[in-house]
Amino acid sequence: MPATIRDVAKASGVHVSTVSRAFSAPQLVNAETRAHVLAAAEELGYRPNRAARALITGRTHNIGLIVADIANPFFPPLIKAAESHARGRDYHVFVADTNEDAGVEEELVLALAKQVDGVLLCSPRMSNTQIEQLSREVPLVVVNRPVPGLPAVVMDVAQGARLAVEHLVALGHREIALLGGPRGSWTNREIRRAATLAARNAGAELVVLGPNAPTEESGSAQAEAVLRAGVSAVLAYNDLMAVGLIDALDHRGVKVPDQISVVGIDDTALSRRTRPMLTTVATPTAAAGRAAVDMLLQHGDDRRTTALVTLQTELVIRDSSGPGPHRTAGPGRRQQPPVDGVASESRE
Amino acid sequence: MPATIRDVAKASGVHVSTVSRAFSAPQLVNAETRAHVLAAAEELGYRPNRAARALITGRTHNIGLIVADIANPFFPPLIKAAESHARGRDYHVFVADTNEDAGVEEELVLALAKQVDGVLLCSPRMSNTQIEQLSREVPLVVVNRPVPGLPAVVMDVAQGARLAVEHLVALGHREIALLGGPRGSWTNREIRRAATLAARNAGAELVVLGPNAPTEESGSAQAEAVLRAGVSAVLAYNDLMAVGLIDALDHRGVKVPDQISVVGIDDTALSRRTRPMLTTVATPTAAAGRAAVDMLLQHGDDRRTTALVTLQTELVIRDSSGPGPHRTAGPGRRQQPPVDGVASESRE
DNA sequence: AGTTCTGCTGCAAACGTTTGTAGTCGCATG
DNA sequence: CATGCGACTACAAACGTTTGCAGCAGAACT
Repeated sequence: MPATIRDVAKASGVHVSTVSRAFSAPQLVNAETRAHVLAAAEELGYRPNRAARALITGRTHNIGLIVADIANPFFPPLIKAAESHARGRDYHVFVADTNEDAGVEEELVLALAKQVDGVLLCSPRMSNTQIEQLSREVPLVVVNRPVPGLPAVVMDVAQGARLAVEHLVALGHREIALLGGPRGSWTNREIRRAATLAARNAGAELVVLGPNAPTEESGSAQAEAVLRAGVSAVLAYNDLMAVGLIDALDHRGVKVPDQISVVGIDDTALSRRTRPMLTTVATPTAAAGRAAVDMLLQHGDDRRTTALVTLQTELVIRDSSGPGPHRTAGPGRRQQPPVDGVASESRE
Repeated sequence: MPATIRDVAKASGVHVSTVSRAFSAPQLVNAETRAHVLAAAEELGYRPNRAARALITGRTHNIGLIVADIANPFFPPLIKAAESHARGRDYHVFVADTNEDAGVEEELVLALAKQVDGVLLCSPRMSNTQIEQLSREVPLVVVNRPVPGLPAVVMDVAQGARLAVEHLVALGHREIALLGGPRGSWTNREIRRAATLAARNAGAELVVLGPNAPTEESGSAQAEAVLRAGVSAVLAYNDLMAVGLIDALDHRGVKVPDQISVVGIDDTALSRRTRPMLTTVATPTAAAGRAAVDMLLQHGDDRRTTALVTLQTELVIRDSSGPGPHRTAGPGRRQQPPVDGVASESRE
């Protein structure tokens, strides 16, 4: 029923190959002929069949995008940016959701492999070995984790964690808890490493609580542990957990930030909606989505490149972090941290 | 490079057609032969090329999902449910985002048309006529709006609006504002109609403010108008606007719900995170996603069916709605409704 | 014994494109 | 006048499947 290239050829009195070239190689066909063809195509409402084209060219003009959980507010901006960016380059995007399950992750990559020109693997929970294996099936770009030999885009979350810890120390906190994220998360390891280091350098103590699922619930569930740990400040793996923690503290009558300061990571839409508004590390999720698409389209088939894009993060100071018990002197609560560079502009 | 059906045929010593049937019509091939074939396929890591299959069968096993704004918390649960449901039926989902723009909507449907077996059009802003036209290009299921002659799944948001208004009236509110949603939204018209009717029946006055973009910002922007209107309660087009409004009221020192009650619609994840927690109308978004997929897969090619699935909504009473100036007697603010059935709760 | 049936498998055409190769034509070149 | 070239177009093979049809055993009827 739908018009094919043959219908167009018939209608414009030329051969199908000419029609094809009229679309994909305009310089090879007489301008006049081309005009005829295009008119006929328009007339018939012809749209090339991408499946047929894919069959012969080997490129589907589709890309896969695999995330851990669409409902996690971290991902929608990334998905949105990637989709829109890809569409601008005439690519369509398959979105799939793994429910934070490494097994589903693998299955999805395999299922999508023959259907797409490449896959954007966001925050994978698989092992590097598994990922490398999969990259033999289909070009992969990994987001939020560097994998040796594969193109990846990561956020400098270590920098963010450092800034967060320094911010808390500057406010007078000496005992800080880190609400760890999920096992298998590179980001989690980075945060932990950087936060530990930053704390040590600043003469503060860092207690690690976790690993935990990156959800609001598990943030709430850790409230007891936080209180038991006797800390005056908490850095959470992400905003979701920070929000859950604040809620649970609130229920127990613990005031944030008066009694405990809480800092999140990601600067999701959520962070502006909590009371108090959340101090958090902003990660450039939309930029990451676009960068990942670019890398995929650019590298095309030469997998096993070692390209790594690192995006900067910054600390956004709001109301959930305040003076700690060891406050000596210095800036007021909402004031900018002393720091160099990135930290000093908290955009809002 | 990747194994084709021909490789499998060669490896297992049968004809390609037998291999094909071993996968798609098991009853037509000898069990033993089939086992051989499957073993060989497994060995070679063979996965059928969906593009080639689509070419001949005419079914791509893909479906398109078009939403107004992925970042709007209303949509992720719907997308997630649809994707997972579709995958269970061996379908993959293209997700695209229109940025609330009717023009982009049309373009997207057309772009996806040849690539999918059908499109789920969520909360379209186009005219019915346009939608009907597009349905000639590709099977369509409309979500959140009934379109004559097309399969659709809608939420009984009128019911929800009625319950919300009745709830407010029962609490003693007589002047209620409705924060209208976007122009072109069927849901918006429904809410308005039902709320107006419910208010009239209950002897209350309803002021309509709008239309507005369905965003937090425009909710905040209407705070002044709400105060000027002198109402004691507000029903918002969605949670996002309700949240924005609450924020803005808070900034002005207006207490919710003590001075003004606010009720949202959608029961997004947001609503449990606001202070006070939002009273809202729960819409079954995940169920809608699944239902839409089912309808699409079921109707297959017979477009122009008139099937309409209506999903029930219910009122979730939390803390943002409280007693109004005309309180006489009745249930306490946080009291549970008399349960059994969604509708009965605010009958009094 | 011949016939029909059943269960399985092979053959080959099709699906809608792209693309290498070969042809045609007119025209300038030598 | 032959030759070659440039600009264009037609031909046909290929991509990896599915599927109607035919073929061929052997079993089960008549």
